Amino acid sequence: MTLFTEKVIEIIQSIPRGKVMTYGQIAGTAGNPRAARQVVRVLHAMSPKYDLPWHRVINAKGQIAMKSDSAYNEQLMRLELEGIETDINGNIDLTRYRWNPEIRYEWSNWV
DNA sequence: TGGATGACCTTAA
DNA sequence: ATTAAGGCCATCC
Repeated sequence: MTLFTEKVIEIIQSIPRGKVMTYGQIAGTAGNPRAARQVVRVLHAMSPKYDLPWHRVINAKGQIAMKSDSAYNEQLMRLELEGIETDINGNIDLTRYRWNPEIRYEWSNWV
């Protein structure tokens, strides 16, 4: 377990209900803006172990990035249960649902 | 065009 | 065999 992973896990767990974060945002908050892929990795491989709200993590386009349709629909459903509005294509209004964590390690690329 | 983004794949312990 | 860390470039806007 490395520091990045711990940070990523911590950040993901800090996402409140009804809010979402993007991969790049999490990676940047964790201190490595280039490690977006690793966020993906952590999500995919460690979510069940660390009880991470993986469904609150989406890509920067405001969409669910799931590969499989079944998991996609599941995530979509969970997001709706949390009160996050999604359109027919699964687009989420990041402007309203993006979560800004208090803990910013380094980040200078968000609006 | 250029820049940001990424739900993987591979290697190490 | 399983679990965790790390990466660099193709893709989309």
